[in-house]
Amino acid sequence: MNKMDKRELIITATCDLIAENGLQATPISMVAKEACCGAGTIYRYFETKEELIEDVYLTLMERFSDACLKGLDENASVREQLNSVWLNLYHYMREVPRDALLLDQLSVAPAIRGELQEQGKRRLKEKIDPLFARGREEGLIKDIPDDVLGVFVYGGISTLLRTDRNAPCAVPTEVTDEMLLSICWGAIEKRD
Amino acid sequence: MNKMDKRELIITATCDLIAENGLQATPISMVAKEACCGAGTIYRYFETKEELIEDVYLTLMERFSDACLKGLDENASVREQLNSVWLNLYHYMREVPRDALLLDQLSVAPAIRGELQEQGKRRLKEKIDPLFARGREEGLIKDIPDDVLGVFVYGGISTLLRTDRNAPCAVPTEVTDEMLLSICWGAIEKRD
DNA sequence: TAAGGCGGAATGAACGTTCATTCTGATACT
DNA sequence: AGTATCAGAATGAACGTTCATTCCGCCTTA
Repeated sequence: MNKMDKRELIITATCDLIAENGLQATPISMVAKEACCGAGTIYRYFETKEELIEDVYLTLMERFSDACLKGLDENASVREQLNSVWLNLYHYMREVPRDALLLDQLSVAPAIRGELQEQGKRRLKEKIDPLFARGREEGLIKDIPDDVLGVFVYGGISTLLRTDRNAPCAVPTEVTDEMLLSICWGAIEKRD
Repeated sequence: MNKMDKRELIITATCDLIAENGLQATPISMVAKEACCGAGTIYRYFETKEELIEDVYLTLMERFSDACLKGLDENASVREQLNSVWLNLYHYMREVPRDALLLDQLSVAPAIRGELQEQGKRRLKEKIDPLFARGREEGLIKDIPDDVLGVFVYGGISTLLRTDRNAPCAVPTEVTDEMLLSICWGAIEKRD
Protein backbone atom coordinates (compact mmCIF):
# COMPACT_ATOMS: atom_id res chain seq x y z
CA MET A 1 0.00 0.00 0.00
CA ASN A 2 1.49 3.35 -0.96
CA LYS A 3 1.40 6.66 0.84
CA MET A 4 -1.70 8.04 -0.78
CA ASP A 5 -3.66 4.87 -0.28
CA LYS A 6 -3.13 5.02 3.45
CA ARG A 7 -4.07 8.65 3.53
CA GLU A 8 -7.26 7.87 1.65
CA LEU A 9 -7.90 4.98 3.96
CA ILE A 10 -7.77 7.26 6.99
CA ILE A 11 -10.10 9.77 5.36
CA THR A 12 -12.54 7.04 4.40
CA ALA A 13 -12.50 5.61 7.90
CA THR A 14 -13.16 9.05 9.33
CA CYS A 15 -16.08 9.57 6.95
CA ASP A 16 -17.62 6.29 7.96
CA LEU A 17 -17.26 6.91 11.66
CA ILE A 18 -18.50 10.48 11.65
CA ALA A 19 -21.49 9.50 9.55
CA GLU A 20 -22.26 6.74 12.02
CA ASN A 21 -21.49 8.36 15.36
CA GLY A 22 -21.30 12.09 14.78
CA LEU A 23 -18.26 14.31 14.81
CA GLN A 24 -17.58 14.64 18.51
CA ALA A 25 -18.18 10.97 19.15
CA THR A 26 -15.33 9.79 16.94
CA PRO A 27 -12.01 10.08 18.74
CA ILE A 28 -8.76 9.63 16.89
CA SER A 29 -8.29 6.30 18.62
CA MET A 30 -11.44 5.04 16.92
CA VAL A 31 -10.34 6.31 13.53
CA ALA A 32 -7.04 4.51 14.05
CA LYS A 33 -8.79 1.25 14.80
CA GLU A 34 -11.09 1.58 11.80
CA ALA A 35 -8.15 2.39 9.53
CA CYS A 36 -6.13 -0.49 11.00
CA CYS A 37 -3.23 1.66 12.10
CA GLY A 38 -1.80 3.18 15.21
CA ALA A 39 -3.02 6.52 16.46
CA GLY A 40 0.40 7.99 15.85
CA THR A 41 0.30 7.05 12.21
CA ILE A 42 -2.57 9.42 11.59
CA TYR A 43 -0.30 12.25 12.68
CA ARG A 44 2.16 11.36 9.94
CA TYR A 45 -0.50 12.37 7.41
CA PHE A 46 -2.38 15.12 9.22
CA GLU A 47 -0.95 17.76 11.54
CA THR A 48 -4.00 17.82 13.78
CA LYS A 49 -7.43 16.29 13.99
CA GLU A 50 -8.82 19.56 12.70
CA GLU A 51 -6.77 19.23 9.53
CA LEU A 52 -8.08 15.72 9.07
CA ILE A 53 -11.64 16.99 9.36
CA GLU A 54 -10.92 19.70 6.82
CA ASP A 55 -9.64 17.12 4.37
CA VAL A 56 -12.68 14.96 4.97
CA TYR A 57 -14.84 17.95 4.17
CA LEU A 58 -13.03 18.74 0.92
CA THR A 59 -13.13 15.10 -0.16
CA LEU A 60 -16.83 15.01 0.51
CA MET A 61 -17.50 18.21 -1.39
CA GLU A 62 -15.57 16.83 -4.31
CA ARG A 63 -17.81 13.77 -4.39
CA PHE A 64 -20.83 15.98 -3.96
CA SER A 65 -19.83 18.22 -6.85
CA ASP A 66 -19.16 15.23 -9.07
CA ALA A 67 -22.59 13.85 -8.31
CA CYS A 68 -24.37 17.12 -9.03
CA LEU A 69 -22.55 17.81 -12.28
CA LYS A 70 -22.73 14.26 -13.59
CA GLY A 71 -23.84 14.07 -17.19
CA LEU A 72 -24.24 17.82 -17.53
CA ASP A 73 -24.63 18.83 -21.16
CA GLU A 74 -23.27 22.33 -21.49
CA ASN A 75 -24.94 22.75 -24.83
CA ALA A 76 -28.38 22.04 -23.49
CA SER A 77 -30.82 24.76 -22.49
CA VAL A 78 -30.57 26.45 -19.13
CA ARG A 79 -33.74 24.74 -18.06
CA GLU A 80 -32.47 21.29 -18.96
CA GLN A 81 -29.15 21.87 -17.26
CA LEU A 82 -30.65 23.11 -14.02
CA ASN A 83 -33.09 20.22 -14.06
CA SER A 84 -30.13 17.90 -14.36
CA VAL A 85 -28.22 19.48 -11.48
CA TRP A 86 -31.20 19.57 -9.15
CA LEU A 87 -32.25 16.02 -9.83
CA ASN A 88 -28.66 14.84 -9.44
CA LEU A 89 -28.49 16.64 -6.11
CA TYR A 90 -31.80 15.23 -4.97
CA HIS A 91 -31.01 11.68 -6.01
CA TYR A 92 -27.53 11.75 -4.56
CA MET A 93 -28.76 12.88 -1.17
CA ARG A 94 -31.51 10.30 -1.20
CA GLU A 95 -29.32 7.43 -2.30
CA VAL A 96 -26.30 8.27 -0.19
CA PRO A 97 -27.88 9.63 2.97
CA ARG A 98 -24.62 8.92 4.72
CA ASP A 99 -22.93 11.67 2.71
CA ALA A 100 -25.84 14.03 3.17
CA LEU A 101 -25.69 13.53 6.92
CA LEU A 102 -21.95 14.03 6.91
CA LEU A 103 -22.37 17.27 5.00
CA ASP A 104 -24.85 18.51 7.58
CA GLN A 105 -22.57 17.60 10.43
CA LEU A 106 -19.51 19.19 8.91
CA SER A 107 -21.11 22.38 7.70
CA VAL A 108 -21.71 23.48 11.29
CA ALA A 109 -18.40 22.17 12.65
CA PRO A 110 -16.09 24.87 13.93
CA ALA A 111 -13.23 23.34 11.94
CA ILE A 112 -14.98 24.27 8.69
CA ARG A 113 -14.23 27.95 8.43
CA GLY A 114 -15.71 30.34 5.92
CA GLU A 115 -12.77 30.20 3.53
CA LEU A 116 -12.74 26.43 3.48
CA GLN A 117 -16.43 26.40 2.71
CA GLU A 118 -15.81 28.67 -0.22
CA GLN A 119 -13.15 26.29 -1.46
CA GLY A 120 -15.50 23.34 -1.15
CA LYS A 121 -18.23 25.03 -3.15
CA ARG A 122 -15.99 26.57 -5.76
CA ARG A 123 -16.20 23.89 -8.42
CA LEU A 124 -19.96 23.76 -8.25
CA LYS A 125 -20.34 27.51 -8.30
CA GLU A 126 -18.10 27.85 -11.33
CA LYS A 127 -20.48 25.70 -13.32
CA ILE A 128 -23.76 26.97 -11.96
CA ASP A 129 -23.26 30.71 -11.74
CA PRO A 130 -22.94 31.14 -15.51
CA LEU A 131 -26.04 29.02 -15.89
CA PHE A 132 -28.02 31.41 -13.72
CA ALA A 133 -26.55 34.35 -15.58
CA ARG A 134 -27.72 32.92 -18.89
CA GLY A 135 -31.14 32.13 -17.48
CA ARG A 136 -31.43 35.66 -16.27
CA GLU A 137 -30.50 37.08 -19.66
CA GLU A 138 -33.12 34.93 -21.27
CA GLY A 139 -35.73 36.41 -18.98
CA LEU A 140 -36.34 33.00 -17.47
CA ILE A 141 -35.35 33.78 -13.92
CA LYS A 142 -36.55 36.25 -11.29
CA ASP A 143 -34.76 39.57 -10.88
CA ILE A 144 -33.23 38.46 -7.63
CA PRO A 145 -29.50 37.83 -7.06
CA ASP A 146 -28.44 34.43 -8.39
CA ASP A 147 -26.87 33.47 -5.10
CA VAL A 148 -30.12 34.02 -3.29
CA LEU A 149 -32.10 31.82 -5.65
CA GLY A 150 -29.45 29.11 -5.81
CA VAL A 151 -28.95 28.92 -2.07
CA PHE A 152 -32.70 28.91 -1.47
CA VAL A 153 -33.24 25.93 -3.71
CA TYR A 154 -30.27 24.05 -2.31
CA GLY A 155 -31.44 24.78 1.22
CA GLY A 156 -34.93 23.60 0.42
CA ILE A 157 -33.81 20.29 -1.01
CA SER A 158 -31.24 19.54 1.64
CA THR A 159 -33.56 20.48 4.50
CA LEU A 160 -36.29 18.34 3.01
CA LEU A 161 -34.03 15.32 3.06
CA ARG A 162 -32.59 16.12 6.48
CA THR A 163 -36.08 16.24 7.93
CA ASP A 164 -36.83 12.92 6.36
CA ARG A 165 -33.72 11.40 7.86
CA ASN A 166 -34.64 12.63 11.32
CA ALA A 167 -38.18 11.35 11.18
CA PRO A 168 -38.68 9.17 8.15
CA CYS A 169 -41.90 10.23 6.55
CA ALA A 170 -43.26 10.07 3.08
CA VAL A 171 -40.70 12.12 1.23
CA PRO A 172 -38.88 9.34 -0.57
CA THR A 173 -41.97 7.67 -1.94
CA GLU A 174 -44.28 10.62 -2.47
CA VAL A 175 -42.07 13.26 -3.95
CA THR A 176 -41.51 12.55 -7.61
CA ASP A 177 -38.83 14.16 -9.69
CA GLU A 178 -41.52 16.13 -11.41
CA MET A 179 -42.82 17.54 -8.14
CA LEU A 180 -39.37 18.53 -7.03
CA LEU A 181 -38.61 20.39 -10.22
CA SER A 182 -41.96 22.10 -10.03
CA ILE A 183 -41.08 23.46 -6.59
CA CYS A 184 -37.55 24.48 -7.55
CA TRP A 185 -38.56 26.23 -10.72
CA GLY A 186 -41.51 27.88 -9.03
CA ALA A 187 -39.08 29.44 -6.59
CA ILE A 188 -36.80 30.99 -9.18
CA GLU A 189 -38.87 31.32 -12.32
CA LYS A 190 -39.94 34.69 -13.56
CA ARG A 191 -43.63 34.90 -14.22
CA ASP A 192 -45.57 37.45 -16.17
CA MET B 1 -33.88 35.64 43.26
CA ASN B 2 -36.23 32.68 43.25
CA LYS B 3 -35.73 29.18 41.98
CA MET B 4 -37.09 29.69 38.50
CA ASP B 5 -35.15 32.86 37.99
CA LYS B 6 -31.91 31.03 38.58
CA ARG B 7 -32.94 28.25 36.26
CA GLU B 8 -33.73 30.77 33.56
CA LEU B 9 -30.47 32.50 34.23
CA ILE B 10 -28.55 29.31 33.58
CA ILE B 11 -30.45 28.64 30.38
CA THR B 12 -29.87 32.17 29.18
CA ALA B 13 -26.18 31.95 29.97
CA THR B 14 -25.95 28.68 28.06
CA CYS B 15 -27.71 30.21 25.06
CA ASP B 16 -25.31 33.12 25.01
CA LEU B 17 -22.23 30.97 25.27
CA ILE B 18 -23.25 28.37 22.71
CA ALA B 19 -24.20 31.09 20.27
CA GLU B 20 -20.82 32.70 20.77
CA ASN B 21 -18.50 29.71 21.01
CA GLY B 22 -20.38 26.73 19.66
CA LEU B 23 -21.76 23.78 21.56
CA GLN B 24 -18.64 21.76 22.22
CA ALA B 25 -16.65 24.81 23.21
CA THR B 26 -18.85 25.73 26.14
CA PRO B 27 -18.00 23.63 29.17
CA ILE B 28 -20.18 23.64 32.25
CA SER B 29 -17.54 25.61 34.10
CA MET B 30 -17.96 28.43 31.63
CA VAL B 31 -21.72 28.34 31.95
CA ALA B 32 -21.30 28.53 35.70
CA LYS B 33 -19.10 31.58 35.45
CA GLU B 34 -21.48 33.31 33.05
CA ALA B 35 -24.43 32.53 35.30
CA CYS B 36 -22.47 33.66 38.36
CA CYS B 37 -22.82 30.40 40.19
CA GLY B 38 -20.79 27.33 40.97
CA ALA B 39 -20.67 24.36 38.67
CA GLY B 40 -22.40 22.24 41.27
CA THR B 41 -25.39 24.57 41.35
CA ILE B 42 -26.18 23.81 37.73
CA TYR B 43 -26.61 20.19 38.72
CA ARG B 44 -29.27 21.19 41.19
CA TYR B 45 -31.42 22.28 38.26
CA PHE B 46 -30.39 19.86 35.53
CA GLU B 47 -29.52 16.20 35.89
CA THR B 48 -26.92 16.28 33.15
CA LYS B 49 -25.48 18.67 30.63
CA GLU B 50 -27.54 16.93 27.99
CA GLU B 51 -30.73 17.78 29.84
CA LEU B 52 -29.63 21.39 30.03
CA ILE B 53 -29.08 21.43 26.29
CA GLU B 54 -32.50 19.94 25.72
CA ASP B 55 -34.08 22.68 27.80
CA VAL B 56 -32.12 25.30 25.92
CA TYR B 57 -33.47 23.86 22.70
CA LEU B 58 -37.08 23.90 23.86
CA THR B 59 -36.73 27.43 25.20
CA LEU B 60 -35.30 28.53 21.91
CA MET B 61 -38.05 26.86 19.90
CA GLU B 62 -40.61 28.56 22.09
CA ARG B 63 -39.10 31.94 21.29
CA PHE B 64 -38.86 30.99 17.66
CA SER B 65 -42.51 29.94 17.49
CA ASP B 66 -43.59 33.12 19.23
CA ALA B 67 -41.67 35.18 16.72
CA CYS B 68 -43.13 33.37 13.71
CA LEU B 69 -46.71 33.51 14.94
CA LYS B 70 -46.57 37.09 16.16
CA GLY B 71 -49.55 39.12 15.06
CA LEU B 72 -51.14 36.27 13.16
CA ASP B 73 -54.71 37.06 12.23
CA GLU B 74 -56.55 33.79 12.02
CA ASN B 75 -59.40 35.42 10.15
CA ALA B 76 -57.20 36.67 7.38
CA SER B 77 -56.77 34.86 4.09
CA VAL B 78 -54.38 31.96 3.78
CA ARG B 79 -52.12 34.09 1.66
CA GLU B 80 -51.96 36.87 4.18
CA GLN B 81 -51.33 34.50 7.04
CA LEU B 82 -48.51 32.66 5.31
CA ASN B 83 -47.00 35.97 4.29
CA SER B 84 -47.05 36.97 7.91
CA VAL B 85 -45.40 33.78 9.13
CA TRP B 86 -42.69 33.80 6.49
CA LEU B 87 -41.81 37.43 6.97
CA ASN B 88 -41.78 36.98 10.72
CA LEU B 89 -39.43 34.04 10.30
CA TYR B 90 -37.19 35.93 7.92
CA HIS B 91 -37.03 39.05 10.06
CA TYR B 92 -36.46 37.13 13.25
CA MET B 93 -33.54 35.23 11.82
CA ARG B 94 -32.07 38.39 10.38
CA GLU B 95 -32.50 40.46 13.49
CA VAL B 96 -31.52 37.83 16.02
CA PRO B 97 -28.81 35.92 14.15
CA ARG B 98 -27.66 34.64 17.50
CA ASP B 99 -30.82 32.58 17.82
CA ALA B 100 -30.64 31.42 14.22
CA LEU B 101 -27.09 30.24 14.73
CA LEU B 102 -28.06 28.51 17.93
CA LEU B 103 -30.87 26.72 16.15
CA ASP B 104 -28.46 25.48 13.51
CA GLN B 105 -26.00 24.26 16.10
CA LEU B 106 -28.60 22.50 18.18
CA SER B 107 -30.50 20.86 15.36
CA VAL B 108 -27.49 18.68 14.55
CA ALA B 109 -26.49 18.06 18.17
CA PRO B 110 -26.78 14.44 19.25
CA ALA B 111 -28.65 15.57 22.38
CA ILE B 112 -31.56 16.73 20.25
CA ARG B 113 -33.27 13.48 19.40
CA GLY B 114 -36.10 13.04 16.95
CA GLU B 115 -38.86 13.11 19.56
CA LEU B 116 -37.56 16.28 21.12
CA GLN B 117 -37.45 17.92 17.73
CA GLU B 118 -41.08 17.01 17.21
CA GLN B 119 -41.91 18.57 20.54
CA GLY B 120 -40.06 21.75 19.64
CA LYS B 121 -41.91 22.14 16.35
CA ARG B 122 -45.33 21.13 17.63
CA ARG B 123 -46.75 24.55 18.41
CA LEU B 124 -45.71 25.92 15.05
CA LYS B 125 -47.05 22.93 13.16
CA GLU B 126 -50.39 23.11 14.90
CA LYS B 127 -50.92 26.58 13.53
CA ILE B 128 -49.47 26.12 10.09
CA ASP B 129 -50.71 22.72 9.02
CA PRO B 130 -54.36 23.80 8.96
CA LEU B 131 -53.28 26.84 7.01
CA PHE B 132 -51.77 24.67 4.34
CA ALA B 133 -54.83 22.45 4.36
CA ARG B 134 -57.09 25.43 3.73
CA GLY B 135 -54.82 26.73 1.02
CA ARG B 136 -54.92 23.37 -0.66
CA GLU B 137 -58.71 23.25 -0.54
CA GLU B 138 -58.85 26.67 -2.10
CA GLY B 139 -56.73 25.39 -4.98
CA LEU B 140 -54.01 27.85 -4.07
CA ILE B 141 -51.28 25.37 -3.36
CA LYS B 142 -49.52 22.66 -5.38
CA ASP B 143 -50.73 19.07 -5.15
CA ILE B 144 -47.69 18.08 -3.14
CA PRO B 145 -47.73 17.05 0.53
CA ASP B 146 -47.95 20.07 2.83
CA ASP B 147 -44.96 18.96 4.84
CA VAL B 148 -42.81 18.90 1.76
CA LEU B 149 -43.73 22.42 0.75
CA GLY B 150 -43.48 23.80 4.27
CA VAL B 151 -40.11 22.25 4.97
CA PHE B 152 -38.78 23.34 1.61
CA VAL B 153 -39.62 26.96 2.25
CA TYR B 154 -38.30 26.87 5.79
CA GLY B 155 -35.10 25.23 4.60
CA GLY B 156 -34.67 27.80 1.87
CA ILE B 157 -35.01 30.75 4.20
CA SER B 158 -32.87 29.35 6.97
CA THR B 159 -30.14 28.22 4.60
CA LEU B 160 -30.15 31.61 2.94
CA LEU B 161 -29.49 33.31 6.24
CA ARG B 162 -26.97 30.71 7.38
CA THR B 163 -24.97 31.25 4.22
CA ASP B 164 -25.03 34.95 4.83
CA ARG B 165 -23.77 34.50 8.37
CA ASN B 166 -20.87 32.36 7.18
CA ALA B 167 -19.79 34.74 4.49
CA PRO B 168 -21.65 38.00 4.79
CA CYS B 169 -22.81 38.94 1.33
CA ALA B 170 -25.61 40.99 -0.01
CA VAL B 171 -28.59 39.16 1.40
CA PRO B 172 -29.58 41.56 4.13
CA THR B 173 -29.56 44.62 1.93
CA GLU B 174 -30.64 43.21 -1.39
CA VAL B 175 -33.41 40.82 -0.54
CA THR B 176 -36.59 42.74 0.09
CA ASP B 177 -39.64 41.29 1.76
CA GLU B 178 -41.34 41.32 -1.58
CA MET B 179 -38.59 39.24 -3.20
CA LEU B 180 -38.68 36.72 -0.42
CA LEU B 181 -42.41 36.22 -0.65
CA SER B 182 -42.16 35.91 -4.39
CA ILE B 183 -39.70 33.04 -3.99
CA CYS B 184 -41.66 31.32 -1.25
CA TRP B 185 -44.97 31.53 -3.03
CA GLY B 186 -43.43 30.51 -6.31
CA ALA B 187 -42.28 27.32 -4.65
CA ILE B 188 -45.67 26.28 -3.32
CA GLU B 189 -48.21 28.04 -5.49
CA LYS B 190 -50.33 26.14 -7.92
CA ARG B 191 -50.25 27.59 -11.40
CA ASP B 192 -52.56 27.03 -14.28
C1' DT C 1 23.27 -14.07 -4.01
C1' DA C 2 23.62 -13.42 0.92
C1' DA C 3 24.57 -10.49 4.91
C1' DG C 4 24.55 -6.28 6.95
C1' DG C 5 23.02 -1.86 7.64
C1' DC C 6 20.29 2.30 6.85
C1' DG C 7 16.20 5.40 6.94
C1' DG C 8 11.65 6.30 6.72
C1' DA C 9 7.22 4.54 8.30
C1' DA C 10 4.43 2.65 11.86
C1' DT C 11 3.26 1.75 16.52
C1' DG C 12 0.76 2.28 20.92
C1' DA C 13 1.74 3.34 25.67
C1' DA C 14 2.20 7.52 28.18
C1' DC C 15 1.36 12.46 28.97
C1' DG C 16 -0.98 16.54 29.93
C1' DT C 17 -5.22 18.76 29.37
C1' DT C 18 -10.06 19.32 29.49
C1' DC C 19 -14.39 18.22 30.84
C1' DA C 20 -18.73 16.51 33.19
C1' DT C 21 -19.92 15.25 37.48
C1' DT C 22 -19.53 14.64 42.62
C1' DC C 23 -18.23 16.00 47.18
C1' DT C 24 -17.61 18.94 51.02
C1' DG C 25 -17.74 22.54 53.85
C1' DA C 26 -19.74 27.07 54.19
C1' DT C 27 -23.75 30.15 54.06
C1' DA C 28 -28.43 31.89 54.15
C1' DC C 29 -32.95 31.38 55.57
C1' DT C 30 -36.74 29.96 58.77
C1' DA D 1 -30.69 25.09 65.59
C1' DG D 2 -31.86 22.88 61.55
C1' DT D 3 -32.64 22.70 56.82
C1' DA D 4 -31.91 23.90 52.19
C1' DT D 5 -28.94 25.87 49.01
C1' DC D 6 -24.82 27.16 47.36
C1' DA D 7 -19.78 27.63 45.49
C1' DG D 8 -15.92 25.75 43.98
C1' DA D 9 -12.25 22.30 44.74
C1' DA D 10 -11.71 17.45 43.86
C1' DT D 11 -12.29 13.45 40.94
C1' DG D 12 -11.82 10.38 37.36
C1' DA D 13 -12.68 9.43 32.64
C1' DA D 14 -11.77 10.60 27.89
C1' DC D 15 -9.39 12.87 24.61
C1' DG D 16 -5.68 14.78 21.31
C1' DT D 17 -1.03 14.55 20.81
C1' DT D 18 3.85 12.98 21.48
C1' DC D 19 7.76 10.06 21.34
C1' DA D 20 10.88 6.20 22.24
C1' DT D 21 10.89 2.10 20.07
C1' DT D 22 10.03 -1.41 16.50
C1' DC D 23 9.38 -2.79 11.91
C1' DC D 24 10.28 -3.29 7.06
C1' DG D 25 11.91 -2.73 2.41
C1' DC D 26 15.81 -1.36 -0.05
C1' DC D 27 20.60 -0.52 -0.99
C1' DT D 28 25.41 -1.63 -0.44
C1' DT D 29 29.12 -4.64 -0.28
C1' DA D 30 31.53 -8.81 -0.75
